[in-house]
Amino acid sequence: MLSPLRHTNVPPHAIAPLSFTGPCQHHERDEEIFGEGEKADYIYQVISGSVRTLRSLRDGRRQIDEFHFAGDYFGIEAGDLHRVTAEAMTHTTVRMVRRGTLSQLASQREGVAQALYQLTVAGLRRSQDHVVMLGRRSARERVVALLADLADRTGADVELDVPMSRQDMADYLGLTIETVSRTLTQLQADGVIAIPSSRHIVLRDSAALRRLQD
Amino acid sequence: MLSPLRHTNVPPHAIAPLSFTGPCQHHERDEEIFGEGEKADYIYQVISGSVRTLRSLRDGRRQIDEFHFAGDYFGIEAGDLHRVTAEAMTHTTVRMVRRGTLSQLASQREGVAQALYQLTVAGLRRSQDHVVMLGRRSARERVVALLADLADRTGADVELDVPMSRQDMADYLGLTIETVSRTLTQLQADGVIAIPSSRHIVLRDSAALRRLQD
DNA sequence: CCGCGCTTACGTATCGACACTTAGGCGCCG
DNA sequence: CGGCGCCTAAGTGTCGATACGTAAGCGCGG
Repeated sequence: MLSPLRHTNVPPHAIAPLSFTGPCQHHERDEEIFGEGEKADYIYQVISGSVRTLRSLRDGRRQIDEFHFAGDYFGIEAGDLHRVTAEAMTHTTVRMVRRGTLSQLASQREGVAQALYQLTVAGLRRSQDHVVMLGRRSARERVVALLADLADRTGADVELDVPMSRQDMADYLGLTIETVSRTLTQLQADGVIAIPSSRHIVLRDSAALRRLQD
Repeated sequence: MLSPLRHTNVPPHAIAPLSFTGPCQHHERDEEIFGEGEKADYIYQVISGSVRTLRSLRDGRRQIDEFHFAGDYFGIEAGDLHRVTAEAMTHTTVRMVRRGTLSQLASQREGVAQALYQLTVAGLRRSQDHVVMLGRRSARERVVALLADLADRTGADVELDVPMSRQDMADYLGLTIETVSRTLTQLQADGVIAIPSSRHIVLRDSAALRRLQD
């Protein structure tokens, strides 16, 4: 019924109406791009690097909402405040488009409003998948789902470049860093994956991986 | 930073453009209104009763996506298939609007497209809150958040009419029925709530409830 | 009075917390 | 230029807490 993280992404080229130029910004690793509660004056597109959007509770618990890679848009809000914090996970370049410019365009060209809607809906779908994963899947299933999603989104076949830290994985999956680490080790012991280095994972038994996702 | 389930709902009267007539349907308790994967030909509004939308895994695990009460819209999809199953939780009356009719209207009246967008965004916000709850909150915090949300949405002050079964609560909160039951009992023992009957809960210490949510 | 939904009791499993070890990246200094 | 050592990230070992699973008992509503 459900394939956990395997939503069809809106590929960047499918939303051409948003592909106009805007000023670029560079961000270092762990630098904040915008914060929860700040005015949402721009929407962003990842040009290179990778971004996490997250929410934190007062006591420091963090929940990563989404990972954003090259081509992905983020920071799109309906209200005028950002509901998440965005941080660069690596050295990252983003393009910014002022919201005012965008809503002007939206009223002129039909396609722009359409594209914004599609992006919002894609986010909703991902969020709904995320809910199922966090609510009803085991630690092992979650880790496998993340690996599959990464492979899917980065277009990698079996050689995965993991762009985020173990902590980021944990905060996305609703687990602790130790559980993520142990689970990966166990998947390796079971011959399902290989971990030549911590940021490089090889999917060895994709049939087993698929089985672990249902 | 985050108040878990306390999103401002789009109140039904704020989306007047969708308030036109359509055929009504009645559904018995636990009756399916539409199923995951079916054609999404209509969108729905709850007239009376209450509805759950959910997704199930092959092995029977269920995750409830949202609860829908009088006035709420559900079944709005961007693609042409429903991504969730909708079931009546009690005897329920829903009004149906054909999507074709709707998109016609949307192209004529600006407000209709706008209203649909707002409904989608409200769903996204709720889903994002749900993610934080499932990823980073304890069983007790989740149960409290649900009670607070119910009070909020039904306009109840302290006397809560719980419209769903313990199983539904569990499937929404990513817990088991036993844990929900145990947690409620404990909250009662702590003097935070009273449970005169299983479908009727009294919020006795709203300050404590608020504290348990952060 | 019967039946279903809920509660409760008890044992178990999974995941988390804490502490420590290991590995890898990088700069410093010999 | 190479080796040493530090610093941070990741892995591991142990224990405990939280939530789960099974099963039995209760009670409300019909």
